[in-house]
Amino acid sequence: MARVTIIDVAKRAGVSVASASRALNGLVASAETVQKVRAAAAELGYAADATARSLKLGRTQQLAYAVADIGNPVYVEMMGAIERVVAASDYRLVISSTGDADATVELVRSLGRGFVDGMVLSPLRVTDELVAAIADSPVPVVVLGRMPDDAAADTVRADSARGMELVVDHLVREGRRRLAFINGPVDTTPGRFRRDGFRKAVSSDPSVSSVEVVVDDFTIAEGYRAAIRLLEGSAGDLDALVAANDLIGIGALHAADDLGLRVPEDIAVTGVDDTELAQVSRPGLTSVDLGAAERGRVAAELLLARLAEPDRPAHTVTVAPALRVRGSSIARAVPHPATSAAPEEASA
Amino acid sequence: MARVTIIDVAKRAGVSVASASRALNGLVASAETVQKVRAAAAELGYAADATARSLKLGRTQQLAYAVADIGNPVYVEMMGAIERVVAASDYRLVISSTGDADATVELVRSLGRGFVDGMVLSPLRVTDELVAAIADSPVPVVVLGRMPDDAAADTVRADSARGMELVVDHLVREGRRRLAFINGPVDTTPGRFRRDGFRKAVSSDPSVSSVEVVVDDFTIAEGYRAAIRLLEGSAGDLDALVAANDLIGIGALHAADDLGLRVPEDIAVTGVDDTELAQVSRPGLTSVDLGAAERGRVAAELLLARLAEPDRPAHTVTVAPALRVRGSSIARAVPHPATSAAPEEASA
DNA sequence: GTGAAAGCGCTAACAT
DNA sequence: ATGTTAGCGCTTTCAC
Repeated sequence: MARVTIIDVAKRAGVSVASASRALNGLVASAETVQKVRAAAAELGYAADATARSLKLGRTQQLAYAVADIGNPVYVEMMGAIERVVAASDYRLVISSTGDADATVELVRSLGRGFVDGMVLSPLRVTDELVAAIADSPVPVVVLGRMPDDAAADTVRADSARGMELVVDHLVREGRRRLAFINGPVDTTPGRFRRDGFRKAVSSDPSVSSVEVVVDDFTIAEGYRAAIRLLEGSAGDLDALVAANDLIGIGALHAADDLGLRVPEDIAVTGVDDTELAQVSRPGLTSVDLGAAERGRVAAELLLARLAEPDRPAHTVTVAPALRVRGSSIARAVPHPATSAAPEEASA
Repeated sequence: MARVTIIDVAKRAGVSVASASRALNGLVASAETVQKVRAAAAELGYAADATARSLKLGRTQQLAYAVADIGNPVYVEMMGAIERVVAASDYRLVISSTGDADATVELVRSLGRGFVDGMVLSPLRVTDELVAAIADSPVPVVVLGRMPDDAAADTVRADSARGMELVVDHLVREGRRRLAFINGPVDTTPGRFRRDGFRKAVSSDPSVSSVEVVVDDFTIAEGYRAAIRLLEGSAGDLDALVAANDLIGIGALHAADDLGLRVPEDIAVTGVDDTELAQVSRPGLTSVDLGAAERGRVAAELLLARLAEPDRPAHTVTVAPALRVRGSSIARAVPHPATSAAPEEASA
């Protein structure tokens, strides 16, 4: 059967298309008209065409979430949070993977095609071109990450510095004094800010000594290798491994295990991101929650707020980190998540 | 600045809008016209409006992926695979979370609004209403899961029966004879089919004895509790715990650990889904890969194929499972993933 | 090869 | 309260 349009409904109800439209959209119309139109629409199984509606109204009721690597647990968490906000607001969510920096700029430029009413963007790197493209965008873009101070864009960011401070302070409080920081590439946003945060944190306490190593990737395998080197080379010299993310932290945990070192008795290990992996490992991996879900939620809310009020001033929201202490960094036992009543994620 | 339309481009180039459109879309046009129009478009920063184009063309260049629980690792994997196919095909991907069964039916019905050209659907439950809604849909729907045999819909499914057979056969080959199956709710698709598969597999070997327990959820916490009960109640009676998914399997691993049982020496443990958790746990959790990514990829390909050829016969593709053997089920050591060169996922 | 004009389905003036 | 009509921006006959 051919698609049923509002013309069909109007005919069936014996009214004009204008009346049909008004009745359907709850505008001025007599009770009788509303009744007839509703009945006709129901009988015909009418549903207003989204495209035609968009063209007429000048908005798509769609929002985009653009991210380099969908599948990365941190971004997945953000996406889930964004999706919840978007779904509750009668918008649809379009997912775009951005690839490299050039592709990201290209994507932001393509916003001129008007396929969405706004975008939440998690850029890999913030280049001048990207900042310019965002400023030129005909639809609002909310950025998850760092933007130049003079960029008048809504921005949500994590507080990596405070996060690293939480980790270091915790370790120091637990009596650790000789820390090794295992970082990923420092030309990435997380690599740079976590390093700066770590340095600042350790420098504030003269009793703490530290070393830094940089690995090629934020992965378990890289974390494992780096930890092996560190622990073999300086057995007994270190009492804590501070990983720049949970994957590196898990690798470090495995390395200690393989070298016959007990965690946390012989060496403490910590991560960043507080992913499911940190909760599930044994011992549980102490980790800083940088608030990925919360950042996603806030970004989506900022986008909706701007859509509702285009001229409001730009907001920059910083989400506070929270330390999740688990067995990998403290001597005394901590209840294991699996034994508590806390619900964990289901799988199908 | 106001949005620039094709009319502006045409004026600037000194041609009609028809010529501008043809030039831009690579249809018949003189080299000179193409040249002038391209220049004008570039100068003005013109990008064709997606909505207007959709309305005229009758297609949105958008595809939807609908799933109950985004954030579930298995679905995330599928989504990633789908996204890759979709992005490579000049379509956009819209993500819809379906919620419960009624909401799923509602979503499929809303396809009549024409906001996407097709959908990949991972239904929680396949009700008669849902089957009917899919059949009535004006745009193609590819189903990830089971459909009635007479439903002429493109379908992609996992082979749970074969998967459970792989697990059981492996355990038997390793000398295990007393198996406990820890399953999630049996009114779910995975619960039902994994149970049936387990039963079939164990029944084929009279030397194997088995018990089944059903927990409320496919979670670590539930798996932990069930394993504690099983192992405490019948210490020494069991030599393998077969979990219906990795989360339950991880819970079982932790339970054995907390009871002072060695894995795999005292008890073997296996999972299903082959998630990252299985790769990362210690010992590594032997798991059946039901091919989530591959199923997603195939589903997206089927959708594109149907879009290209609407009248082709319906396809049903079954993706073969693969057993990933790790330390949790075999006595001899298996190289740990972290020590190999296999790249693991990065986090930001 | 090019231009004029119709029309995709809808909503919102505008007139009645 | 209702009907007529313009028009959102684009592509595509159709006539030249």
